[in-house]
Amino acid sequence: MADEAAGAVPAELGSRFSSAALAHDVEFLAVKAFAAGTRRLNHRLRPLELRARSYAVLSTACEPQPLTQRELATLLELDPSQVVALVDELVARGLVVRVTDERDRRRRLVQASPEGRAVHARASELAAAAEDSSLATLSPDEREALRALLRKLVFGPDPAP
Amino acid sequence: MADEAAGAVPAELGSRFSSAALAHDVEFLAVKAFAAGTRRLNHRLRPLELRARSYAVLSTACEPQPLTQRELATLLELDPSQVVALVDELVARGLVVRVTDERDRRRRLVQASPEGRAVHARASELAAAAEDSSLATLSPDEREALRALLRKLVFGPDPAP
DNA sequence: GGCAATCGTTGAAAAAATCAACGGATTGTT
DNA sequence: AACAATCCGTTGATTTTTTCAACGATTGCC
Repeated sequence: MADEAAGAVPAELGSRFSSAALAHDVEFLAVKAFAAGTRRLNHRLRPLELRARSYAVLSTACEPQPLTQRELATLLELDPSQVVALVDELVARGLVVRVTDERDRRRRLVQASPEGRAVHARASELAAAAEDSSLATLSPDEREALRALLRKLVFGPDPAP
Repeated sequence: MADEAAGAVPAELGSRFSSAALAHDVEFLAVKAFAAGTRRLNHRLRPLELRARSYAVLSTACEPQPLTQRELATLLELDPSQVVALVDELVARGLVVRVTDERDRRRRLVQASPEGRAVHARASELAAAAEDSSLATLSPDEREALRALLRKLVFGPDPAP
């Protein structure tokens, strides 16, 4: 397991580059850090034949209030047509079903099947392990701080603290 | 300019989804937030015919100590062959030159030309504006906290505080 | 000198992102 | 009640990205 190293950048390059302008660019830092993280996650989910994306879909499908495909698209920052393909695959594997929303018959809710829930249970453990190894250099407090900042970025300020 | 909205998730969906398990997954949050951010950056750089990637390459090329293509690959989390294409394009546009490192003639350093520096100067202003709008929901302190956390994630703990 | 490893490069194959268009369903207007 | 306008999921075509395997050139090692 050599590629599980925590520090993303080889120390020598890091010390030479960390003062560069780019190394202070939030966008660059985040993309780099989490591109590696996604790769790690994909790797860990491989035994279950899931990828980060399909895991995300399956995860929302397990929530008590499932999402429509359109909502999945905006949430995953994806084109609606990509969601179709993603859901198609999970349907074919019997992990998920499409349910037409009776309140608006244009919408399709994506719901997990019992098998889907079983697979998700195992997958979420692997995902947690992947996150743990991705954030290895951060203390528990720092991880929570990061999570809070990202949540604020994505969902906006918390209405009820 | 409608797509410049700060809050990434439509409020209604956010309040319904923000308590879901996925909404606490750092990997998911980060990828979502910065996928949108990269799109925004690409959009802003369009007038200069640059993208987030080529901007990153150009930026390192402007540093006093330029990087080899291999280093660029690990830094940008890219396959070496992708770096070739990226650098090829910048070379064709006269923004960058390949210089063989005389200390190891296998290596090619990617250095900015005067034109490259001029373009980069303008590009970095656009990038700063893009970052500013991407992080609009965060206070200055929070932005610095986020930057520090990401730097720790990418470069490891600061040797000299 | 010879051998293994590294760097940049090429080219091909697989996966993903982007965009335009369509039918079914809904909402709002008149 | 009919109409237009809009939204949803879907299909298909097109372009980018990603991923991998291979190759010459160069280096370090023994």
